[in-house]
Amino acid sequence: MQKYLSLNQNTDFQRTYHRGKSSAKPALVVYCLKNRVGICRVGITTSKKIGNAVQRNRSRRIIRAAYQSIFSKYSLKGNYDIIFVARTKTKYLKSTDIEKAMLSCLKEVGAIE
RNA sequence: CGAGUACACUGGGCAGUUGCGGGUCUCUUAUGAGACGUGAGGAAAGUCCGGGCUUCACACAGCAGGGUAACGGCUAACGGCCGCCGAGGGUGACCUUAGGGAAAGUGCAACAGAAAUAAACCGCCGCUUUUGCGGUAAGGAUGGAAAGGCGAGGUAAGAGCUCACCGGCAUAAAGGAGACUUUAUGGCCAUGUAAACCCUACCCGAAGCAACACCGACAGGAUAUAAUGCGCCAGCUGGGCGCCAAACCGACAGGUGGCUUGAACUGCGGAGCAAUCCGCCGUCUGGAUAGAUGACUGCCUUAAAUGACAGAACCCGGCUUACAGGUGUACUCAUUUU
RNA sequence: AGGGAUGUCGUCAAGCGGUAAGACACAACACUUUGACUGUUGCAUUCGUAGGUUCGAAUCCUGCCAUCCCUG
Repeated sequence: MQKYLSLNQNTDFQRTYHRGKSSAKPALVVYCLKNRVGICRVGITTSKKIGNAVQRNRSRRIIRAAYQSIFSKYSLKGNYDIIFVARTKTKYLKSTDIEKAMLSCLKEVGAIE
C-alpha cells in the first residue's frame, strides 16, 4: 500500500508543470516529478472548462478512486509529485477506464515498472 | 374521452465489496487501531431584497443620497405573502397589474397638419362691396392625441346654448374595517407624459465570518509633547469617543474559537376565508478548510436507472432563474350518453 | 464575500426619446494590357435576450444571458 499526501501549494504545482515529465491520453493528463520530501504527493486539477461544480466534483472523485485502486495494487519506484489533470471526457467515463489510462500514463512517465 | 386552469408532492429502491470527513466510546499511546452512529438541495444556484449575529459612541443629529407607493391584514423584517378594491385579458376555471399627485411649478410632444396647449387654412353666415370687417367651430385632409361622444331642439350660421342617454368631475346620503361601490343633485370642465425633473407620505447609520475575539511567531514606520495634535464612525456639516512609548499605525503569514439548538423540525389539537398565529408531546438532523458525502458490481421497479437541473462554506425569511420524467387533489370548457 | 463596467454590420466604433453616422473589410462597376491605387454604388430581418412605460425605445425601467475588471 503506497502512502501519499495531497499536493496543495501553488508553487509545487507550478514546479511540477514546468520540470516534470508529462503524458496525455484522451481521458486525462499526468505530470510527474521526483521530490525530496520523503513521501509521495498527489494533486488533482479540474479547470472551469470541465463544467459546473457537480461535473468538476465528479471528475475529481473518479480520479481519486482510480489512483487509490492503483496504489493498493502497485508501488512506485520512488517518491514523486504527481498531478492529474481532468479533461472534458473524464466526467463521462468509469473509474476502471480511468485506471487503465492512468496506469499506462504512469508507465510511460516511468513512475511504475 | 379530449382541451385546459390552480395548488401540492416526487426527483429511484435494496444488497455486497472497497474508500473518505465529523462525532461518541474503548484500547493503546501521543498518533494510531477498533466499534457504533451520522454525512447536500428544491432550488444548496443567481446574489435581487429583508433580518439575525459581530465590530465600529451597547451607534447620535441635520443635509445630501437611496428605496417603496390603492386598501386591510400577516411577519423579526421585507420591494415578500394572504385577502380585497380598481383597471385590463379569457367562453370559463382563472390570469396579469411600479395602481399616489398633471388646478404647486418647470420641461418635452419629431414628421405630418391651418393649428399641438394654443385658434382659424378651406368652409358656413351677416355686413360691406370686390376685398375687407365681424360672428362661428357643424364639415374637411394630418396625427397617438384636435377642445367630451351621439341624437334632438335651437340659430343668420353655429356652439353643452338647452335637453335625454353614456362617460368624466364635484357635493350629499346609504353600505363597508378601508380602498371603494350604489343612489340623488349640480354645473359642463380640465391633452398626454412623473419607468422626465419634481411634489407628497413612509422607510433606510456603516461594514461584513477573509466580520470579530484569543494564542504564538516574524518584524518595520512616523508624528506631536498635552492640543489649533493623531486616530475612529462610506459623502458634507455638526457632535462624540479613545490616545502618550508597557502607547499608536502598517506589513507578513500560522493555529484555536466564531461553527451550528434554530424566528428549527415531526405529529396532534385549537383560532382565522387565508397568509399566519397559539398550545401540547416528541426529535437532534452536515460543519469541510485545496475542501469529505465516493468507486465498482448484482437484483428489483421503470418507456428509460451510464440518461432532469444541479454541490453547503456563518445562519435564516422571501424573490428570480434552471429542471427528463412521474403522481395526487380541486375546478372549468366542449362533445356524447343517461 | 463585496463592488464596478460593457454588449450596435465580419472588425473598430458614434449615437444623453423622433426611426442607426463613420472607418476598415467584402461585393459589383469604372479606370488599366493585367494587377495595385483611385472613384462610384451597394451592404444593420431591427442595436445581447424576454417583458414593461410611452403616440413612439438602441436610448427609460425590471428580470435573465454572456464577457471583462477591481478589493480583501
